Amino acid sequence: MNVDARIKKSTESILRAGLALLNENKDAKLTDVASQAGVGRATLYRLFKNKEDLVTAITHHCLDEYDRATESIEREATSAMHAMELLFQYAMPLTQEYKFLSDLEHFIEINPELKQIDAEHKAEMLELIDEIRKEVKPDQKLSSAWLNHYVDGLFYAGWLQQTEEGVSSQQAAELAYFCFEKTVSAKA
Amino acid sequence: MNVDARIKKSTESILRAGLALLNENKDAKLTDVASQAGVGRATLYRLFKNKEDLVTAITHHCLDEYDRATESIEREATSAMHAMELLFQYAMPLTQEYKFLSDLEHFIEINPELKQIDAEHKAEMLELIDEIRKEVKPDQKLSSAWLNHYVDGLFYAGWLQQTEEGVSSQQAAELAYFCFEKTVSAKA
DNA sequence: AGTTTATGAGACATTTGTGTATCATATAAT
DNA sequence: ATTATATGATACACAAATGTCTCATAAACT
Repeated sequence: MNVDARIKKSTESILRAGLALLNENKDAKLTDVASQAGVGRATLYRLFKNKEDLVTAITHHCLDEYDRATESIEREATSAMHAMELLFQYAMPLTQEYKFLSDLEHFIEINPELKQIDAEHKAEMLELIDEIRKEVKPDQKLSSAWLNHYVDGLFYAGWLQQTEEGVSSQQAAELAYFCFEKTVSAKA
Repeated sequence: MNVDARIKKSTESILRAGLALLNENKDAKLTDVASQAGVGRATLYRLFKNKEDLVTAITHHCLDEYDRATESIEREATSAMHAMELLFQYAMPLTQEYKFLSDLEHFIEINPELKQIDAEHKAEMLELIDEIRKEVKPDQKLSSAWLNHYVDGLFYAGWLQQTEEGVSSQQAAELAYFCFEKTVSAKA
């Protein structure tokens, strides 16, 4: 595909600005998105049919980033626990994307294509968690469903730690994994 | 104060509907809130000056509920860890309120009155966490700030567990505390 | 260098939500 | 039962955001 450099640049600016603004305030106006992106409002409407279209594109962008960030895990990981450690490490930098996606869960459910990608991510996560349960035999109270949500909670905590304490995503990931490991560990 | 029964009923319906709708979708329209509350749009405008006024009222409502739910903890708790256990137990049912407040952090910062109440809650939480750190001597990696966010993450996980797995708030609270206890516990 | 094409600016119509006012009706207060 | 008042429905003015269109200009492609 040979796409004009201007289009590429504008599109990326708009997606970035949209991600940032819509994260702060879900009813941000497209006027604001355009000006924050440094492009004219007309350009935004040329590249995206309407607001819903823009939101869909941003969502796609976020899901893609997640894929890119985590694709190497399966290759690199030496155990299920190690895979989880890498997951925290690789996905923790994507705080903006994470927040955007979790706020739009309802929107994602509606769009069949997005829903499927999301479902795949969830399935992979559950698979990983099941492997971990076999590997380290955590307390039986800790069901797969709960551990799934617990991991989400740790990402949420990591996001807060980054935004409110100014901590690096690397450090946040280490803290999150430390807690996970301690919780799931069979001893005591 | 002797308030007409109709006003009381309408007000409560509107607050409930507003909490539910604005949680789903922050740019829900007052038309939707009114119809969901089963009142005319005009009534909503009689009881609340405008949208901001409504949001402020809902926020107040949420903060009040939190206070009511947690006021007895200081009296009942036999230790700092016990206080945390009770906190999960008493606050976990307030998932809607919790979500509403955390989504509106930015809004709360703007309003001096709300900001102060919120600041008190945060101070109490940090105090509790400091007591816990003295009491159980967790790993030094676990700073007060991190534990603070970690608790938020556990509430978030508990909220997911309730909404997505249909688990009771009681059970969610137990899971959250179980993880907290395990993480913070000094033993290996 | 010449051609193509994306762009910004602005005008414009349309839509949508906000907030106010009125009035007959229903419901609570006494 | 009588009075007072909160209500729903409706109409309306107003503001703000959406989405479309045009045109001169600037930038990318060849």
